[in-house]
Amino acid sequence: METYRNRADRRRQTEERILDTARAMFAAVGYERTTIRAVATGAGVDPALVMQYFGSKKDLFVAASKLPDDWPAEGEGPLDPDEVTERLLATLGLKIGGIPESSLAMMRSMLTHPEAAQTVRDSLGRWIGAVGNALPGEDPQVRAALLMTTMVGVIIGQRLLELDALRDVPPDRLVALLRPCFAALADGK
Amino acid sequence: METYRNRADRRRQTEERILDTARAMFAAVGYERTTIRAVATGAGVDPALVMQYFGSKKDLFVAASKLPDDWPAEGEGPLDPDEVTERLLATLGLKIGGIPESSLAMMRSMLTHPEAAQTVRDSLGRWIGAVGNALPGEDPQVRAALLMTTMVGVIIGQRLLELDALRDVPPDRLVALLRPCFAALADGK
DNA sequence: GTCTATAAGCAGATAGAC
DNA sequence: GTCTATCTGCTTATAGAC
Repeated sequence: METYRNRADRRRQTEERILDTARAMFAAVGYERTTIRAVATGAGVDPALVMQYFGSKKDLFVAASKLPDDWPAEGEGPLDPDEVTERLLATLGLKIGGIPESSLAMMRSMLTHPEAAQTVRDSLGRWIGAVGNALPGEDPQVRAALLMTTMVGVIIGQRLLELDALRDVPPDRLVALLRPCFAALADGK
Repeated sequence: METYRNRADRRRQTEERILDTARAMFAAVGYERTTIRAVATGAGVDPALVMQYFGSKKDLFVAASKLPDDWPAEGEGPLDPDEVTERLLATLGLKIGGIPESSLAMMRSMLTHPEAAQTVRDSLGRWIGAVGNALPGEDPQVRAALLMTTMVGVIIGQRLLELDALRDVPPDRLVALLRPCFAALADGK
């Protein structure tokens, strides 16, 4: 029984090490350029073991890539635009410094891997619905969509393209600069 | 000579047809998932002909993908922030309806194809430099970068992810909604 | 349970027939 | 000049030895 527990633990540790490596590689080079072989080598295991544990490359991607939870839909009524702004900025501020690698993995492949694209589309759709539902004024859905695409653009620029101009800019500073911009979209002029 | 001209014309037409097909496929599914074979089939020619004309898949991508020209740097002095805003919005307004497929091809692959990433980084870097140079106030480069990532985000949302909320929204409307947002970033509060 | 060996398929690229 | 045939390499995935 002692033995069994140790083996189970070992297996869980190995599985976690494989997942970590996969996340890092999917985040770094995307779905297509990540190979089972490279993940296995990186994790120090046999390629067949990866298949044994996760079944297929697609399933490994599903296990390794994940988007953050949806907008917390507590109340349904229209919120204060300022509150919407602050919530989105807080989300972005947290994310931009420490986005989980699983999210970067998903975003890295969202333009070229159809299933990642669909996952991102669905998730953004829910965010847009919830945020738009909380906005006053005209075309709330469109303005919510623009808020979300702005966030996506910033994350892409800083974390995926790693633009020089956004390197070494503290998240707080970015949030401060974006605040009036978000406010303008949120209160619908 | 008549014959020669006809052959040269034919060849140019064939080359253009291959390029059109390649652009469409690169824009639709990205670099990795586009195959020489599929391009050839789509253009109604032999795969070997594509290699004959363009040398390699990389070279075909280079020939088919292109970003728009840089920001027109006429004067160097700080411009009116409103003017910067209007120029960027005009660029986006034109683009969003009719972005050249060659640009979409480049953007589709910018997160997963290293050379596309570098091309986009370089181009955005030049835009950021020029726009930042034209902005007054604090951290002009950072604000310029945020303006550019916002544009990138919107294009991705509407043309590459094809978000429902942005479908069928006229470019004019998007530009109008983004104007105060851009203005806030451009005049630095 | 883990790994060796290999299957099966598809890619880009090339050599040479016509 | 154009296409057939093939080479070489790489991938995911599997079957079976240990």
